[in-house]
Amino acid sequence: MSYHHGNLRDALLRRAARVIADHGVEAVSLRGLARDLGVSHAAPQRHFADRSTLLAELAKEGFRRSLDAMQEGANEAGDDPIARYRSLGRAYVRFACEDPAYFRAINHPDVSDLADQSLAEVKREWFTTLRAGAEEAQRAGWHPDTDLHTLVAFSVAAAMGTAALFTDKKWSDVVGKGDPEELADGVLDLIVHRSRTSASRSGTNPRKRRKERSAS
Amino acid sequence: MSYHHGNLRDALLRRAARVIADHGVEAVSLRGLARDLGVSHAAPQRHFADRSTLLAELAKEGFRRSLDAMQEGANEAGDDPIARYRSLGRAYVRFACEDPAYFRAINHPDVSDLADQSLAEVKREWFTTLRAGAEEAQRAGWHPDTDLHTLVAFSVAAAMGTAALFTDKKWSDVVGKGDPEELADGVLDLIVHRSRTSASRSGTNPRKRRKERSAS
DNA sequence: CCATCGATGTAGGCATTGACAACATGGTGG
DNA sequence: CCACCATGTTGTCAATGCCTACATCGATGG
Repeated sequence: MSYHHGNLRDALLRRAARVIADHGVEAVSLRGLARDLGVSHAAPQRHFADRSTLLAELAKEGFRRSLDAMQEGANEAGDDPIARYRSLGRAYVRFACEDPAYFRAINHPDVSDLADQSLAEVKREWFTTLRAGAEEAQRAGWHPDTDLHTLVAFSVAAAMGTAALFTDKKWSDVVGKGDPEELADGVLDLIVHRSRTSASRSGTNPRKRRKERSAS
Repeated sequence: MSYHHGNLRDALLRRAARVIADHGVEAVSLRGLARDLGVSHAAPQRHFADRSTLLAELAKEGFRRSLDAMQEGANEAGDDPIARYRSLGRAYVRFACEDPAYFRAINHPDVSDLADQSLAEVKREWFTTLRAGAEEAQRAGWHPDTDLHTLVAFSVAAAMGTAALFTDKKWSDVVGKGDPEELADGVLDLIVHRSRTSASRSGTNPRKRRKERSAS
């Protein structure tokens, strides 16, 4: 072993991802990673100012990976904007399940984009892509009567919630013992589906009902 | 000040809830709570074996409170099962927003129902209530062609995701600057709505589409 | 060729925290 | 009245985050 590790930064990130996937974000400690990699306890600080910075880097990677997966997913789905959007969401859930570490890093409270310029940037790009997909899906008939803002919030909430369902042992009894793929497909069908494109008839559409409520 | 505090256990729980609401779960430390309450650093251990046990107790309270809120919400909505289910979900989101501490405790990775019998119990009761609401809504025409299992998973994912959206600063840019109440109502309308009760026509319903996908 | 300097790793230290053990206090019931 | 026991205190230890001073190595330029 040479005095210098050679690629400690990447080694730390990959090791941290492994620890998070196996034992959760809470199990990540700079000293622990250093031990695992056979370097001194303070070596990680040459690469990451503190623990949050390391996690933030993983979150950045997570946004980039999921963004790629989402775009690829949309493109695999062809031309129909609604099918594309559904496939984009499905790709996000798949990303979260295949690499729980990155999903957990993104959603961990210790990781704040307020403290990291580049994290905020990639997050914005991620968000922009999602919004564009939602907008096109809406133009193709997905909830044409709902605010885009509301549709985006719903999409983020549903996708994040679904991913959390599958990546958190806490919810394993909700997921049950069936095939997770099939369940995820079913849930995605409930999130993104063709709704009332033609003949959006009768008095029970969302706008009308919202007005009734706000009057009460 | 007497030697004995008198009601340290409750005081710890309430103080912890306050800290979580203000600074997040990570900011809770047994020693910190002890300092805040003017007792010695080890006093909390007479009431909670460790940090996770205290958080688990808050999670239990959270399940009970949200369960009450959900049942009350359903009852306020009258007799229509779909309106009841929507109101139940709305009450959950409202609970999470009004008392972020309990919602965060429930969802924190340190808190596991595997280690706490009574937590598992109240969680099961919570889950049973949700399932019953979903089942009745389905019988009243909410996604009649979808597995109940899938509907429940979707409900949990969407409700949890929506609540996370509103309780996490991380997502404040998704929520935006508008009225949160209105946005929450809009999102809830997208989750629980009257769908295809009569004339569920044409070849793009979820079941058909799922079969097409699994064939590919 | 080698002196210098910057990047990277090391050693040590300090404060905080969780967890444990031994002891103190005081209310309560036999 | 006293013994018990729930509750609180004090002291301790290991792990961790983070800081500072120092060591090593490689690249760069004179």
